[in-house]
Amino acid sequence: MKTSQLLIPTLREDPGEAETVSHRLMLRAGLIRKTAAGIYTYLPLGLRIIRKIEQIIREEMNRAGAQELLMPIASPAELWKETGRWEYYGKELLRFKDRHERDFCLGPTHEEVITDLFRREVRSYRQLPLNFYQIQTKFRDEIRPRFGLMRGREFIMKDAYSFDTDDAGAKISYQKMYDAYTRIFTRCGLTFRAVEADTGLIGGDVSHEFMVLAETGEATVVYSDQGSYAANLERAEVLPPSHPDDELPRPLTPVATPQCRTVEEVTAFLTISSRQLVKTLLYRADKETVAVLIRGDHDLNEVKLARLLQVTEVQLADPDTVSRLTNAPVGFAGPIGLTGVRILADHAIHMMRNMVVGANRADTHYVDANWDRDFRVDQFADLRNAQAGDPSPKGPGFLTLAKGIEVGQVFLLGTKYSKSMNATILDDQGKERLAIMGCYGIGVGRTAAAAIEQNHDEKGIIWPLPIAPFHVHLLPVSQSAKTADAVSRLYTDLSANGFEVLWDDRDDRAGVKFNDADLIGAPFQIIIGDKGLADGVVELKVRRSGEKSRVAPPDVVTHLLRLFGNTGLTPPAHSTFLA
RNA sequence: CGGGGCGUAGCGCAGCCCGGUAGCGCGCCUGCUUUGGGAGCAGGAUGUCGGAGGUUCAAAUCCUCUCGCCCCGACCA
Repeated sequence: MKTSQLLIPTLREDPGEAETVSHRLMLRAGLIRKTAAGIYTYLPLGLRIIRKIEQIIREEMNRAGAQELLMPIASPAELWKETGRWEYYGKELLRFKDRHERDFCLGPTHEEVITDLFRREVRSYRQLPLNFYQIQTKFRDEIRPRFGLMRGREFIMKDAYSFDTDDAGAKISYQKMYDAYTRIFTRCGLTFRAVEADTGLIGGDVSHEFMVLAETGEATVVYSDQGSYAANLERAEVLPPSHPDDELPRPLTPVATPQCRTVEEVTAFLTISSRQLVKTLLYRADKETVAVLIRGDHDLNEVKLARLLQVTEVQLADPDTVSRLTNAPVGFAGPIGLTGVRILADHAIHMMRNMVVGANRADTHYVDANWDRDFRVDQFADLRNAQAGDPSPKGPGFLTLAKGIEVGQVFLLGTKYSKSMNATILDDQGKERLAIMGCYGIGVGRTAAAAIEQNHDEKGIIWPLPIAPFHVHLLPVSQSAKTADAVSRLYTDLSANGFEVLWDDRDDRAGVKFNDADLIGAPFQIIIGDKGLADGVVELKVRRSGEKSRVAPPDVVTHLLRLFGNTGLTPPAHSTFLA
């Protein structure tokens, strides 16, 4: 395709609105333009990338036995009221009324719609297992859209839903999707990890997230440096410490700590390590307020706390509540003499001796507090975030932390939706059973963004071959008839051999073309000019390495095929996991 | 929703504090020259200064309201 027939509005300067690499490069390379906050138009080049990713997804979903369908983007409130998510989903669900004043929403996900279809159309266990998927635009009215396609409000997602007769079958369906996802992201040329995940608003029992490892990722993943354990930080288990401190208990002593509220202030003032300090955090969980004890150098994990308390969300108590319960300003809460609330403590507290805690009195802390002697703990639990160096909770090794971009997530839902929507089938005994479901999502635009985060340099994007908008970028750099003729022949030759070719036919200087080509990031560039043609060659440049070779025009196709991996247009293999 | 910031030409920005003819770079158009890593010279076009109201002889500039956008946080696939 000729550049003159394609709108590719590249930008020489960085747009002010973009912060991350992928957002900046998508705008600069002319892939997307913003229409409203978190809402983008895909320009021709950007759409080609999206389509490439979609195609890989389709092939792998079909291979895994899933069937494609397409659900509506608008869905009626009744379905959402059946599962309770009309209320539960909150403001993220964009609602509107039709002309008859009936309530609708734009689909943020489609469990309700597919379960409704399933219960109407499927009767017998003989029809199972089933797995339906679609690639479709979703809308979630995000609190804060950011980073371009990384977190948009409107975004393209592949979502799939499996239905099985029993748990064993559902596990197989889940595993098939897990394997399909592994193939998909491998084929997209991404370095990723599948990690154990929390289930959030979707619900369910088991879940993995597929994380593309990148500095700009919004999620934190932990993984064992030796074993296979990997999890989202929200989820990562922390083993209780095995050895108690060997100090002997000393007598409890109050000390003045004027104006020392934070861990930093208190430890600096008392010249102690943050490991000796215990933070007492007061949390609201539905109607209850609880106190949570966490060692000074640890961070509370709110997801774990919410799960322990069996509530959907927890939040720090407001200052008024804190001072009412502790009789002290925020910063001096402690477990000693604290009444009226349950006291929960992280496992680490169990082993501590002679800790420093707030005294529930302004400007005062206690030193040498011991929980079994000086205060009560109602329950010990795993309540903190894992830290680098913690032992892996499963298998060998120690934990490492990394940032990741969540490009996909798979859930084993169980009967969460089939139950509330009464989606049943008859089993081989003629008995009604609830379908066992799973659901599986991939953010298509986010996958493209993640690919850029992992594949770029200071000049621009370096597309992995399988998702590149074009394989080859032809760059004529002379104006002569000779060059024009050579380019035209090459274009025909390459196209006839199945290569997707972008031909820069603009009347621009070589430098402009080189820079745009590097920015757009086709894996291969062919530079055609009088200088080379005088020697009977063109230059073939590999975008990633910058390596150039001089090739006679009739040999270009063969040469490229060899670079593609000797197997026609099958892209070369990419590594899956980080070492 | 809380905190911070920004809306001036297609893009990136200056001008605003201290009111008085709206600017710079890039891009765009025309011509000539140039042509292998973002060309040179000459000429040219382009703005309801986000919107509404107010103060003033006079508002991009001061005041009020409003809309949009970005960043941090809370939240989230």
